[in-house]
Amino acid sequence: MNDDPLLARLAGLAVEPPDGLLDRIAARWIAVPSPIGELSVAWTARGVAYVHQGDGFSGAFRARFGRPLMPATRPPAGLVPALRTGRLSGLALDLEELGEFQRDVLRAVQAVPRGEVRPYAWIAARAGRPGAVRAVGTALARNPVPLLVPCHRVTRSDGALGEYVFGPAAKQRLLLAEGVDLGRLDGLAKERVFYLASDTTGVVCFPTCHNARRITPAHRHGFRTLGAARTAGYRPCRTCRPDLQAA
DNA sequence: AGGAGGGCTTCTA
DNA sequence: GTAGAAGCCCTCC
Repeated sequence: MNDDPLLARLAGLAVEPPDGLLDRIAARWIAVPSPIGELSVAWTARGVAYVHQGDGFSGAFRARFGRPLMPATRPPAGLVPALRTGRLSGLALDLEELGEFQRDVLRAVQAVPRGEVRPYAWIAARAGRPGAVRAVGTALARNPVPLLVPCHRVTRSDGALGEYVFGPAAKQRLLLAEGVDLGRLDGLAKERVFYLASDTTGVVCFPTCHNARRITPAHRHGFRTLGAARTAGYRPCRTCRPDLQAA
């Protein structure tokens, strides 16, 4: 037997690496509640890296990140509120694994406020690739951190909600939970109205822009295209920037 | 290495 | 209304 304390600690190190090292190599994970049910969330020292719904979490994580996963006893500070509200408020994300295009797209998506929606084409323009509309869809399909990067707020230009990583039903539930009036949006889309203008301010907005929601009915005018609104003398809202996606 | 094909779209006929 | 192709990025072969 050897009771030298130094040797005993060295032996311990051989079996179990110190916490700091392990945390740099491995990711932690935990199951947390969300508006669409329980989610599995993984994070590294840099921030939250992966949000997953349903079965196959650890397999999907390994396939994607190729690093070990260890259970945690509590979520990172602010994670649960961020999932509930769709606002990060300081919560860090680890998006290191992603390509530049995908990071640009996710950054553009962060600009869509809670309770509002924007078209895929708007995201493409904001990401600096106005023609990459289809590729934006692909990038969002691979969004590793849904809810935290609110890709559920990106909808089709024709008014349909479009697809979603966790399925269209989850997209709908999330938007309703944020207070988006989907019935009204649908009504507008049926009339081919995708922009709302106010003749008191002379400004034209996306229908879910908080500025558009305050237009009184008597002063509200709907337009199918931004060009039509401009011809009628309206200028694009500086908050929701409908001019970003189309000429 | 390089091309084909696919994906949360969108525009056109 | 809907089918088809354009279009861009990524993955895989």
